Amino acid sequence: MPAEPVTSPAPGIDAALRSAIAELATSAAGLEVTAERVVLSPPRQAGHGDLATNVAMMFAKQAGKPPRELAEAIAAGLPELLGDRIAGVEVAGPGFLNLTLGDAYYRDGLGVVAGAGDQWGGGTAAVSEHVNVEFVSANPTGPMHIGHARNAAYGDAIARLFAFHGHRVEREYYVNDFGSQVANLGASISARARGEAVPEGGYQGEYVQELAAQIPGAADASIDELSDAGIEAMLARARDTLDRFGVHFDRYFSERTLHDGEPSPFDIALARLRESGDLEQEDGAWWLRTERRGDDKDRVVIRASGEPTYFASDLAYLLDKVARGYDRLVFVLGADHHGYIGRMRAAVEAFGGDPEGVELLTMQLVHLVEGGEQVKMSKRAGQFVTLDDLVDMVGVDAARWYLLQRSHDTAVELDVELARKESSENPVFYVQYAHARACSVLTRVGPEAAALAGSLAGDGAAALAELPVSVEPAEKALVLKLGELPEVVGQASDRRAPHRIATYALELAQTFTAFYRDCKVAGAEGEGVEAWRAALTQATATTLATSLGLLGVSAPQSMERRELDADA
RNA sequence: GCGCCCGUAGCUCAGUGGAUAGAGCGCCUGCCUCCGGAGCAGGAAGUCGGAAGUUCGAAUCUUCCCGGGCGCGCCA
Repeated sequence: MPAEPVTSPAPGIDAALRSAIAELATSAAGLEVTAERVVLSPPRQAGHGDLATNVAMMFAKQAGKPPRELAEAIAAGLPELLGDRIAGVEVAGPGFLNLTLGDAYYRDGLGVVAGAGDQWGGGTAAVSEHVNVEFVSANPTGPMHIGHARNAAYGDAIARLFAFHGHRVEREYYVNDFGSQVANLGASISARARGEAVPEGGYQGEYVQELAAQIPGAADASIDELSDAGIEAMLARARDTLDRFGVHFDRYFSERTLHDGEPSPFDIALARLRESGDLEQEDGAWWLRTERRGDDKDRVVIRASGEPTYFASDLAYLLDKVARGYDRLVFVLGADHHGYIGRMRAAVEAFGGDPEGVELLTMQLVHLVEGGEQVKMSKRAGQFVTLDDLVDMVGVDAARWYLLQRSHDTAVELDVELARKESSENPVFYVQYAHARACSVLTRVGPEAAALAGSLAGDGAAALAELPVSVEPAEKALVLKLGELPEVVGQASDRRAPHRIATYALELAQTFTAFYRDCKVAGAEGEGVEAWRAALTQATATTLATSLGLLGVSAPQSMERRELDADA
């Protein structure tokens, strides 16, 4: 499947700077240095300029020259190439280049950010892939718990990231509506409907009782009828829960359909594997020879009893996906499924697909904590905290934020008390508050400033460069922070790390808050100052909304109290 | 035993080759004539689990060790 090149990646605000450095480095080092190799980073130390680069050190060895010599050569050439966009260059330490940027750099930079509007930061993927993301896929035999919540938030967030970065994405949910567990659910409902105890190994939860009450004539219905009705009802619940959580799937794939028809997709998949020699009989069972394709051991597909294993359906399902021709198949799974990667890759390879395009991402556990103690109770499931419980406790925005703010491969503790707080102690509230405050400020600026801020997607962005304003330190910091988004989105997408977006959103909110403190926007004195700051505020509001949107968290125009404080 | 993940401030965690390791919470000290004080500023706090190695430079890469989680079914 040929991947399509992205036509026009948005230029970063540092595009001119990068290419100038790359050009000078190329001639100084005597070897090809591309703009992409130039790493610009904000120095931690005050006094190290506005941006720093280590290109001289990166290429010194290869060029056979001392890093400081390369740095000096680059430093000497920069003023001519960049004019008033650069105010100073310094060679420091082992060969760092510390750059002090001119006001023109910031005016141009804000023009780039503001002109891109809500597309700022997106569309920069080097290669656009068609990606299928399968996540949640909770069995429809029970309610979704806290683990599914993290899975749902994460799967949805990486899908949003992929799409924004420039990929084509499909979200898919695999419905296990086939096999013994389904009959088990039916039998459990039947028992409850007749007022009996559920059978050994049946489903005990309160929801079974609810299903029994909700299905008409359950006491007299057959197990098969109850199985079907039960699965249907549970699936409807799952959809409602996910809908409420802001997660929408493009496709719910029914396992049952794999067994429809003659021959069924299931039969066809197994026949193909027999033909290719990957599926062989031994000791009465049929084994998929995955070990020869890199798995730890071969896997049973059909038991000696003739019963297919769970993996057999997976294979038929996998063939269906492979045949659809994606560039990449992503599976979001619980931590206990990490052992699946080997067999899944081997299976894709057996079907003629590319195992490198198969990714199994595993999630670590979530612990809910309140007042220092682990939260365990649930109104619905009896002992587990359900996804609905979580949303009831802290709301969708806080739930998604706290599930996404940490890397997927680290276990997280979610402090319910903190998540519920509506004050700046709560990061998600703080970020939303910054957005609302920016929106509020924009309603207070004068007509000229409002006109400019409102026309940034059109010719307003170009007009920014003409404003005769000198750029304040807090404004510089804010423009630079806005400028980081494309890089952050790229890394978050490539590393499947939406938590980087959360970290960025918090930093941006903090940087904006400092700007708000130091620089009055509405009614600011000086020619063009109010307009310039309004444009900066508008770009920040948009970028905050974009960042929150990637996490599935809302960006309200104004914050409203959900409840009244006793002492208010 | 083998495989994967984790070990960073009192707590929860960012940071996958750059300068003096960061954030949030908690703790301490300040700040309301001011566009949203539902806020803001400052401070104390770390042998980056340990040891060796690679490098001009390591929390980051390699190896070994120690601690914790998970997985290694003809279960789903």
